[in-house]
Amino acid sequence: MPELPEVETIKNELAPLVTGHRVKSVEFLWPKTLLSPTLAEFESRVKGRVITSLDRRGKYLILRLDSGDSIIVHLRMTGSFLVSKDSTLPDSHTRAVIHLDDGANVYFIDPRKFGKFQLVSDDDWTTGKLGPEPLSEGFTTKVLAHLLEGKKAPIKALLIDQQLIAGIGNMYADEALYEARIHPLRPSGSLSAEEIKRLHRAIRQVLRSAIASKGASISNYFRPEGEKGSAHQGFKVAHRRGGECPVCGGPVERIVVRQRGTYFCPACQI
DNA sequence: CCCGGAACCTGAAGGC
DNA sequence: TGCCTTCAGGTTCCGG
Repeated sequence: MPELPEVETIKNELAPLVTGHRVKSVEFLWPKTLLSPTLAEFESRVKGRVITSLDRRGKYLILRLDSGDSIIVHLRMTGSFLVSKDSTLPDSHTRAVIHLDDGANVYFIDPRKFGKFQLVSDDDWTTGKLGPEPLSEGFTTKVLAHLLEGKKAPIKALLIDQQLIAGIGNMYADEALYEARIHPLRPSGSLSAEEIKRLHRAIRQVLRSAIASKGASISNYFRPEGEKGSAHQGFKVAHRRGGECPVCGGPVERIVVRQRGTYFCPACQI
C-alpha cells in the first residue's frame, strides 16, 4: 500500500517525465476518482496548463500547474501511476489519464477505486491538517515526545494517525515499532525517554531505507515506468504472517489494533 | 474527546 | 476443482 516512501518514489520518478510539459487533455474512466471540482471545471482549469513541479505532503502527491492550481492525488490502497507513449490502455483498472503535449500518457491505475484526484487553488486547504513530516528537520525527538505525552491510545494507533505524523501507514508503523523494540499496544504516554529516542530513530531509518529501495511492492504498487520497489524484501515483521523474528527466531505474531492487522515479535517488543 | 464500526471497492486467499 | 465467504487497509463519516 502506498505510504510515504512509495509516494516519495512516485514523485521522484514522475517528476522528470512530466515537469515542463503541457496537459493536452484529461480523462476519468471511473468518475468517482475525481473528488472535486466537477469534471467540466477540472478539465477547463487543467487543459493547456504546464506542470511546473511535483511535491509530496504525507501520502498526498501534488502536481503544481503554471496557473497556480494544484492537482492533489491520494493513492489510498492500490493506486499507481504508469507513464507511457503507447495510447492503448495499459491495464483494465485504469481510472484516469492525463495526456501530455509530448505524446506521453500518464495513466492512473487503481484496482480498488479508492484513489482520489482533487484540483485546488491552495493545496494547504487539503494537506494542512496533517501532522509534521517525519523526515523533516523539524521532526525531532522532542517533537515526538510532545505528541505522545499523556496519550493513552496504543502507540501503533498514534503512529498511523495522519494528524499527528504525516505519511506513516500500517506497514511502516509495524516496522518502526519492531526496530524500536516497542510493543504495538503500549499506551503512547508510557514510553520512556529512551524508548521515544529509539522510536524516533527507527521511524526515520525505516522510511529512509524504504525510499532507497524505491518503496515496497506489497499488493499492487509499481513505479511510473513499471518497475516494482524492493523495500518489502527488507521487512522484518510487516506482512510476515507465519514468519520468524530475525533476531530471536521466535514466531511473528499478528493481532488487530484499531481494525488494522498488526505484526510484531512478542519476545523482542515489550 | 475517544473509540468502534461501516462505507467505499475488488482481487486474493481461505474454508468446506 | 469450485463456489462462497472473508480479508486487506487509507480515509471519512456516523453513532455511542
